[in-house]
Amino acid sequence: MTGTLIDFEEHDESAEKTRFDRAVGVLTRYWGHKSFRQGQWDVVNAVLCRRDVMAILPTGTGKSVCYQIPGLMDSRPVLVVSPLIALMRDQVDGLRARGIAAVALNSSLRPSQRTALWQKARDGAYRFVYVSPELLQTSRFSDLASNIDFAFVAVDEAHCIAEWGRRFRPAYRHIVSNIDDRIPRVALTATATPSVRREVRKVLKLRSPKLIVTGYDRPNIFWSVSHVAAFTADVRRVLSRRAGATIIYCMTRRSVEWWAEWLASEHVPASYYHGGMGREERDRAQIEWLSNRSRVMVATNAFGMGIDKPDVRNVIHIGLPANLSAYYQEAGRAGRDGQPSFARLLYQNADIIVRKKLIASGFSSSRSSSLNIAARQFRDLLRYAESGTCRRRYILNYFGEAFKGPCDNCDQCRRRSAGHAPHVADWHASADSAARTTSNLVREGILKFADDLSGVEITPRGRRLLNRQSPHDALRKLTDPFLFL
DNA sequence: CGTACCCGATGTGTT
Repeated sequence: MTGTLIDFEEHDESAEKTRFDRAVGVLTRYWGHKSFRQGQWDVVNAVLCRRDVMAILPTGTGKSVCYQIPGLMDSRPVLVVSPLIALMRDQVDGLRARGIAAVALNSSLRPSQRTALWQKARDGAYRFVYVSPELLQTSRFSDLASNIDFAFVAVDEAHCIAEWGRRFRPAYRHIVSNIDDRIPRVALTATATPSVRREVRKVLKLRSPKLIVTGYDRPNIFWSVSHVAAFTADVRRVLSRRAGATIIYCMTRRSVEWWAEWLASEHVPASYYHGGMGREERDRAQIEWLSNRSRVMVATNAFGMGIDKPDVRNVIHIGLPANLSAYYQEAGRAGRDGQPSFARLLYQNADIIVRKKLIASGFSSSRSSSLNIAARQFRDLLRYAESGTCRRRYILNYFGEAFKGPCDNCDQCRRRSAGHAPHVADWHASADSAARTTSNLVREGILKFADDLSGVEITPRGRRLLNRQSPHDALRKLTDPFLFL
């Protein structure tokens, strides 16, 4: 018996009713839910009709069940491509807890169990097989694939194709090269701009895919931006005025550690997390914060994927992320529970210089089209930061959603309703003056450009001039022309 | 700048 439950006509109403009833039955049996949430049935239905699918559903709305339910309704195993071992582990644990056979084939397997688990997978013992994109390119996987008739392939966190596929994890661009053309492909993600959708569709060679997009808006998040803030004072104020769990995103490992120390000196219980730390240390920090033993998590972008702490009240960015998608994903970790939450972006002129320098240097040896894209994407983030109108409107329009605003839940809308002028910065002017000032300071030996850091570093002489400042506050004082002159 | 996978080589401490 192969896939007998899914050979229905897509547009036959009574067939759809049958599909729906069976799918709800599976949902109830394994998950205990009586009905689907928004968007879920559309995805499940399209997968059952053996369509290629692109599903863009906000985190926390149950993306996984969208492929797990159709998988359970098919006798063949499902192949799931996932970016992180930790995510595979979460999914496999969740399935096993429901009595569903699942396995993650990756480098965390002990040599002793490795052979046995691969053999079992080859024998079709699992309904869900989780792998990394890198594994798809091994001969070991080819051997598995030639023995197994997969029901379909699910690509989880599919935005990674666009985000990581270019340089960081090229295997993301070759996912389908080792997978039979006849197998349907299902791409799932929480955040994808229209251009990311196009790229995912192209790379996965989706064939007239069914696109399912539910709303992007997170009405409970208050969006705010501060340009040329006094960083420590601003962070102190947010933490004292807005109680609850907080994430502070920094642009470098070094500044993560600086801010963690600063928080300790302020007697704020804080953990920190970045990719330079060992596994155990990272796990410990994560558990501390998840269990509310520490209030603040200071982290690089290493922290976040797969974290679904519902009661995060504040997400503060210190410095500018590379693009608005990254910013929205990170800031969107606030308020999963729907309670009022706060997303704040703090930046200064020097951050613009630093980011531009990184973009220019990072792509110097690569194709100029990549450089253009990275320039363009950063420009869009800056436009968000310096927009004089509703923040929510800018974000939603960026992700292709029509929204006119005002939302009355962002800093610009509040200024407007209070009768104040919008806060607008002219980044062309500020970036130019910061660039001039920066090069003067480099000449004077107060700053130097460093390749190993975020682009600009304060020299010992500069440090003596600015004792006990955060790297950001110091850099601002040094590079903001008005304060410096 | 910062994001991770994989796999084999080398080292440490146990029976």
